[in-house]
Amino acid sequence: MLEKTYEPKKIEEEIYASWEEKGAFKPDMRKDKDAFAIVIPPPNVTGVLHMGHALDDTLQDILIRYNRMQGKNVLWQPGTDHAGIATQMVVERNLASQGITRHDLGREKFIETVWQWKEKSGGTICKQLRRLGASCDWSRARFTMDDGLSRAVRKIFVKMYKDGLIYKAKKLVNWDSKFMTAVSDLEVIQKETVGKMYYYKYPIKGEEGEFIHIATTRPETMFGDTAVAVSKDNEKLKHLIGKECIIPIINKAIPIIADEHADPTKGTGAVKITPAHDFNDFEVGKRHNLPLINILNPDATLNENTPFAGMDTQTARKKTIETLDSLGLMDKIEDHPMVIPYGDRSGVVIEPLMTDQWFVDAPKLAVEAVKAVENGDMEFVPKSYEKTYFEWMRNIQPWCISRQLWWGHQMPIWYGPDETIFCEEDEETAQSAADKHYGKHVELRRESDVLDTWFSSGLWAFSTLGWPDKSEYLDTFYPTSVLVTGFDIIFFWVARMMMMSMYAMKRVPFRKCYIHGLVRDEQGRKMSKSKGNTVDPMEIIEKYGADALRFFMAAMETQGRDINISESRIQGYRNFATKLWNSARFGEMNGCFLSKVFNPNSVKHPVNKWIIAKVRQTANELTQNLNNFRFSDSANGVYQFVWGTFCDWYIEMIKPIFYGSDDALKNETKATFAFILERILLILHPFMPFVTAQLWNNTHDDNSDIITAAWPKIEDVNNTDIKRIDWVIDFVTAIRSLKSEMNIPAGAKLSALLLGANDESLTNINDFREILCSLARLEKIEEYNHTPTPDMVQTVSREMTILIPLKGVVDFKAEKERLQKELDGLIKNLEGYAKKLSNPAFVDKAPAAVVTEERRRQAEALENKAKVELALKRVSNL
RNA sequence: GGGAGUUUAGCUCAGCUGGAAGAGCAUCUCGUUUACACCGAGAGGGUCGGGAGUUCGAACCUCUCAACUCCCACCA
Repeated sequence: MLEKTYEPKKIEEEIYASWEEKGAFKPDMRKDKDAFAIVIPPPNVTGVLHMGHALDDTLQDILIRYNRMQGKNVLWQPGTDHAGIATQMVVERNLASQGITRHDLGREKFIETVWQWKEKSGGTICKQLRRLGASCDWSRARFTMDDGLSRAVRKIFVKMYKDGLIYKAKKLVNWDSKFMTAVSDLEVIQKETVGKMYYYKYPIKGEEGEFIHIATTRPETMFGDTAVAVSKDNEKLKHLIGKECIIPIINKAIPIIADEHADPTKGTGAVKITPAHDFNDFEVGKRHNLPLINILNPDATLNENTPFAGMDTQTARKKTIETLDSLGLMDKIEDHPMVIPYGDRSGVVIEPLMTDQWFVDAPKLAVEAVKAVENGDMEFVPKSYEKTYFEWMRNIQPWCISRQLWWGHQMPIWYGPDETIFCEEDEETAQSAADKHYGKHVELRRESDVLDTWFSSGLWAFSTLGWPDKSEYLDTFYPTSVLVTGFDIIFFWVARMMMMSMYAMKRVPFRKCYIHGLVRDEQGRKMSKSKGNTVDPMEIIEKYGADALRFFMAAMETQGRDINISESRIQGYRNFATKLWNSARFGEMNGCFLSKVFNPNSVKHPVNKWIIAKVRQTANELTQNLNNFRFSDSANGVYQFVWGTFCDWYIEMIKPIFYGSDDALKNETKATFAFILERILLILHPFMPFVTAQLWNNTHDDNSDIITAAWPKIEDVNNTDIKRIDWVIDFVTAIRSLKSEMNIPAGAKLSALLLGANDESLTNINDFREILCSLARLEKIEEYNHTPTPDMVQTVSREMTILIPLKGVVDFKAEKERLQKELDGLIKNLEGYAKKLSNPAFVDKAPAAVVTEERRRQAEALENKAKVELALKRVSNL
């Protein structure tokens, strides 16, 4: 017996465990089936589940479960990411609380500590994904630093190096002074701030009292200046070109050069050029062969090339200004809105710094990655994201992949005594290559840098399937079917996967890429720990069940939009699960068991025919919607059917059958009910796996599992069956509405007279009139005039007029107002129809069906108008 | 500066190819022996951001104005 209320907590974990135990999430690897695969966007190994994961992984699980039920050979490949900087940061923070730095431990010991941390906290997010119901094949879980995946990384790296696609270069890079590592452009976020613009002057060499005026936001970098640039078109300043000016404080002469970078309309028209600390200046420096002077230490303090060595930039800035002021060289200081780069993880100001780094030739790799989207091998859903992708890919810069961190894939690079580079997959190979090169045994030094964490995630689609080894999984599931992820990592991940996969596999990593938005708080603000507005998915699951959270995510997911979390709505979907649960209880209490001999095409009763047609219609639409990634339409369609059609109408309509005495009909209805409920469980399962599984088990004693039960095929829908009962619903609604508006007690047993009813309609209504709208008696009449009493109310449903005698029950003043309102509405509609239909252009040009429909509506409204007018006249005479 | 998006009921949002404006929540009225109060029945509430255009017909297409959001680049 089912409990009265569905308690998700009691069953979810148990059901999940039983699935995992029997290996229900593993692909069956049958060759005769279509393959369907998704690789999970690997969460940080030490992370915890947030709402973004809940959305992302719910959508994936819906697709996975749906396709599994479609009878495909399905793999959802799970795993986690080592998340270089993020994880190192967490571990360093833990160490700091004990007063230890990573340098105290040394590299080896530190890495060991990170692995320990990973072992300790690494399982959390996978456990949480299980609570969500994610049907990943956990037996295949991978980690980006696994042996196999590490081998993939080294193999690709070496191949790319040897193909000239990875190179070392001394370049200006984004330098994070907290982690003391280079970071890629993507890891830098620009923040609007109101800073200061400092105006001061450099004396012109050899010309007493002559100055060139400079504007800068970073005066402390003046010690790295190697020129001042002026536009050759700058009438006021061009006479200075070719002269030299003196950097004050250090009294160093630098040239004044002509360069188009100096815009006469900006600042003072003269720009100080600091090639080693500014990306634009770097380019200017290259054009003019200017020396590069690095003035910063790796921790962003000034170095010995400045008079303020050891100071941080802020202090040095203050000191510089004070000194310039004391020399009488300051002009002014103004507030200046500007954009300052910060590290996305560290939160410190990013400094452009000259360092030796390793780069991937992204512009070259992008070519094939762009082509694959252009020719449709990979499609974005929604399609508009391909524009974003193209835009970025076509303007892509070399990708800085070296990180001066310890946690990550150490680069497979070895240096010989004379710094000759040996790039091989392992030390042994590198050693023998080196020995051969030098003609003797030499000591090699391994590159200490590790790779950007996205390098290994870029290989995820094939490395997890076994590459570089031969693998049945790789053959079967690559390219994967679809990637589901947020728009925020299109560049970080999707783009890199495309480039890496096109390079390594010559094929796309996935056929489609479904992009969803962010999960925001109730007011639409971004969730963040600092704002304190985060909602923990695990708490929601505890409170309302995983099914409710999942259904919420699906129902809210419309393409291209963010989702605002709404607890009341999640609660509503919990209620939905309970509603379904109780409908099953109703079936159970009335002995509705699945019948093996039941044939939905041979049921006789109109209501049973109707619900069968309706469930087919619902399933058909759902299949379409899921095929098109229309998640909200999918979820809402099922919701509407289960609650609005099955519970609100079908169950109410079959009650009189169950309470009646026609056993044949009873049996047919019981079997139909069981059939419909089973259909509901099937089509709802991808969204609400737990409650549907529980109810499935409750109604099946054959050891079958809903997870592999067959998804309903597309079937023809009998529209006549649908219309017949929809008609009854309209009738019932009209009566109910009338009674409610007239303040007639719901229990009042009324009788009604029907004008214009055909026999079939009458029969259909008679079956339900009592239970659905408390009509005790129905009488068919042919002529309006036959009605003997004038004190009755009237309503219209389709072609019928319904008259209900209400002597002494009804306030006829109210009735008159009601009728007048109805009449006004009809007149307004009629004006619209007349206007349209009298327009020859409409009649000529609109499709025939539209015109016919419009005529039908007009005729109907005209009839109704006559009826209402009559009623009104009658009431007025009272 | 370049690109994308949003503006529809009190709130949060659907509305796929142009063919009588929808949902959930909230509000109001009525209802509890008989699956479910995590319930049922009914109701109110919208010149679909403003303006112009295309069309027989526009929430939907075009132009324009306004407000907001995001991404990329850059600002001495």
